This record gives sequence, C-alpha cells and structure tokens, in this order.
Amino acid sequence: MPRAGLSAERIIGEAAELADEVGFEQVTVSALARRFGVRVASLYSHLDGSHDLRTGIALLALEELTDRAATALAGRAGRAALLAFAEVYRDYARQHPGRYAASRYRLDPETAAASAGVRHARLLRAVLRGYDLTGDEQTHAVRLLGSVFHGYVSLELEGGFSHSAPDSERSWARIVEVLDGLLRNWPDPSHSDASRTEASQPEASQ
Amino acid sequence: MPRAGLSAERIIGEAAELADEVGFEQVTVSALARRFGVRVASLYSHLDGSHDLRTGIALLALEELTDRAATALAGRAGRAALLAFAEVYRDYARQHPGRYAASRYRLDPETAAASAGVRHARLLRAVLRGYDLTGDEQTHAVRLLGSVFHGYVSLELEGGFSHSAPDSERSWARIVEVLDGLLRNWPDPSHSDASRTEASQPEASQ
DNA sequence: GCAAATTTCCTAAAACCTTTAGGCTTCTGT
DNA sequence: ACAGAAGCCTAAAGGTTTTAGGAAATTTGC
Repeated sequence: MPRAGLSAERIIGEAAELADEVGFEQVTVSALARRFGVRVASLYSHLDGSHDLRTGIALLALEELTDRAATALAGRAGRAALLAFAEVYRDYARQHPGRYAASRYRLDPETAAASAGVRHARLLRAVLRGYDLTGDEQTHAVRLLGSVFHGYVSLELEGGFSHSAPDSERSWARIVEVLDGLLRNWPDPSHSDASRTEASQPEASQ
Repeated sequence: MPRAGLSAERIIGEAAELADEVGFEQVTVSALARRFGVRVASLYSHLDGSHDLRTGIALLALEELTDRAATALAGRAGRAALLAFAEVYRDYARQHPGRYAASRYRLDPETAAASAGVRHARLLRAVLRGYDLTGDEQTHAVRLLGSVFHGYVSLELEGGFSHSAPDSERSWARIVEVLDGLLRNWPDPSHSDASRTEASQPEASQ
C-alpha cells in the first residue's frame, strides 16, 4: 500500500484547516487521522501528542498573523499604522477563526518566548511609536490596545454583536477611530483627574 | 447504602468549584462523579449531559457576576459607576477564573435570552447613562467597554501581563481612568476626524 | 404502619479519543 | 541488491460520554 506522505508540517497545516472548519476545540488527533485516511497511531510518529498538535497550530497562527501585521505596517505610522494593524487582526480572526483561537492557546514559557508572539507584541508596541507615549504610559496603552483588539474580536466570534443595531463592521471602525484620537490626546497621569465634568466625588473604591 | 444527596443545584455548584480549581475546560462529568464519590452514570439522572453541565455553570456565573455588578452599581453614576463595574468584573474573574471562563461559554439563543447575560448587558449600558452618549455612539461605546473588560481580564488570566514592568493592577486602574476620560470627551463622529495632530494623510485602508 | 410509587444510585456496555508497544513494508543510499 | 531507516499498521490499555435497565432507599397514600 502506498504511503500517505505525512510530515509534521503537513499535519499541522491540515490541523489548522480543520480548526478553521470545526473549531480549535474540536481538533483531535482522531479527526485528523480520518482526514488523512490513516490510522490514528500513524500520526504519533510525527507528533508528540495532542498538546503538541495544538501548540503547532498556535505557532503557525502566530506566525501567519505576525507576518500579515508586519507587511501591513511597513511604511505606515501613526493613525495609518493603527488602522492597518486593526484591520489585519480582525480580518485574520474572521478568515481563520480556528487558527485565531489557537493563537490564544497557552504555550509554555520557553515555547512562547521562541514564538512569533514576541515579534507580534513588538509590532503592536511599534504602532505606538507614532504617538507621543513613553515608559509606563506606553505599556498601559499597549495593554489597552491588546485588550480591545482581542476582546472585540473574541466577542464578535462568539456572536456577541450579530443581529443588533449598528453592524459590527461600523462599530469596529468607529472604535479604532476613537482609539486613535485617544492615543493622540492621551491624558496626563495626573493624580486628581476629573478634568471637565461635574465635581468629582471622591468615592471609596469599595 | 446511603444516598449522596445529589441535585441539579448541588451538582452545578460543585462543578463551578471544580472549574475554579482546575479550569473550565477540565470540568468533566467523570471528575465531578469522583468528587461526589459516586458513579458517573448517577449524574445523568440530574443532568442532560456534558453540554448541559457547562451551560449550568455558565448560567450560575452570569448570575453571580450580574448580581455583584448590580449591587456595586446601586447609587453610583458616571465615573464612580464605571470604576465599580470594572472592579467587580476583574475581581470576579480573578477570584473565579473557571466560572469566568464559563460565563463566556456559548449558549444557544433561547438560553442566552433567558439568562442573566441580558441583565448584565443592560447594566453595562446603564453605566453609560452617566455620560453624554446616545444612539449608535452609545452602542459603540458599550462594545468598546465590553471589549476592553473582557479582553484585559482574558489576557491577564492567560498570564499575559505577569512579570512585566508596571504591574497589572496599575495598568487596569490607569486604563479605566483613561476610558472614563474618553467617555466624558467622546469625540464627534465627524467624517474627517484628524482633529489635533500633524496633517492627516488620507491613506488608503488597504 | 405499611405497601406502592417514585426517586436515587448502581452495574453493564457501547462508542470515541489518547497514547504506547511492537511489527511489517516501503523507501534510500551504497 | 540489500541493509538500515522511516512510515504506516495492528493491538491493546486507559479515560470520558452516554444509554439501558436494575436494585435500594425514600416518599406517598391509604
């Protein structure tokens, strides 16, 4: 009988396809073997198991996403860079929901440190070079952007914004626009904020 | 032999505990049976299966979270309400990571419509009553807040912000503060934005 | 108070997924 | 051609899910 021609790369690639089709959670060594027309045990010559498979998809997704972001960011700065990054991020998640979910799979520290994830994080921080933010404030801003992007895309994929008044497309565009404005006019970390509304009652936090 | 005294409520409650201890993904009918010192099949008299179990945890979490939010929001408006909501949200997620993950479990539409989720969404929108936002802009703002809250908490639980320069606590506080400022000075949806920085190059979006 | 009805929990079993061990067969290089 | 390596296979054990049907404990009705 002829061989199936498996290899770690092909397997991870098919697994990524499968993830996009049926969801990252549903990616299973069994389903993958069926897809290759091969017995389950055969895959274990190329994989270290289920965790390894998921890690592989995650690394692939991080790399693809980061490459897209790098391409989109080349030659852009400030607002244009922010828009480009945001578009790439959301488009990737919508085109490849399974891979996107995989990119959030928890990697062990060494694997994560060697992954495209760090390059992706650097790119996001690079977007902020177009704005006037430094030190801790820049970090806060990076975390804000990361949270909005991930949070929005994640809620959207869960179906959170479907079938309601302004369509998700519009909200996304508007939010990114608003964030650009926020970054351009990033408020000083003055301790008594409360700049321009009715008097601030100093409420206890709990 | 004496009975274990199971009931749907007790089972869901234990399942929520288990989720917080080992993670929502790891909550399994088997593990739960072991915890009760009971055979697996015994739980099937009280549950419709695994999906039903997860749904139960999700509904419990949504209710707890919403109750906390409602309590925290009573008598507060504007900035104070935003701070309170944010604190409740993050605290709940940190105290009950498994339940929090459960609260993001995808429910079927009817179940979702009858869940505390809709009350929770109303509460978040109510927070915005303290700011001057209406119509679509209010919806965009609700989605922004939801994204930031969920995104931040989710990244934090994944370990994204640990062991790096400004601790997560500070970033959270600062981000909420910045959001308050943003909501108070929400920019007009003017079509040619680019209000106060260097001349805006009209870059194509792709 | 007790028998009947009901509920609770059990054993048994089938189906599926994961993982390891070890064997045959197909390639590859010399 | 043939020895070694690599690829895919059968076999098997262990775990989870779910259904079917039985036995014991509790509750209910008289």
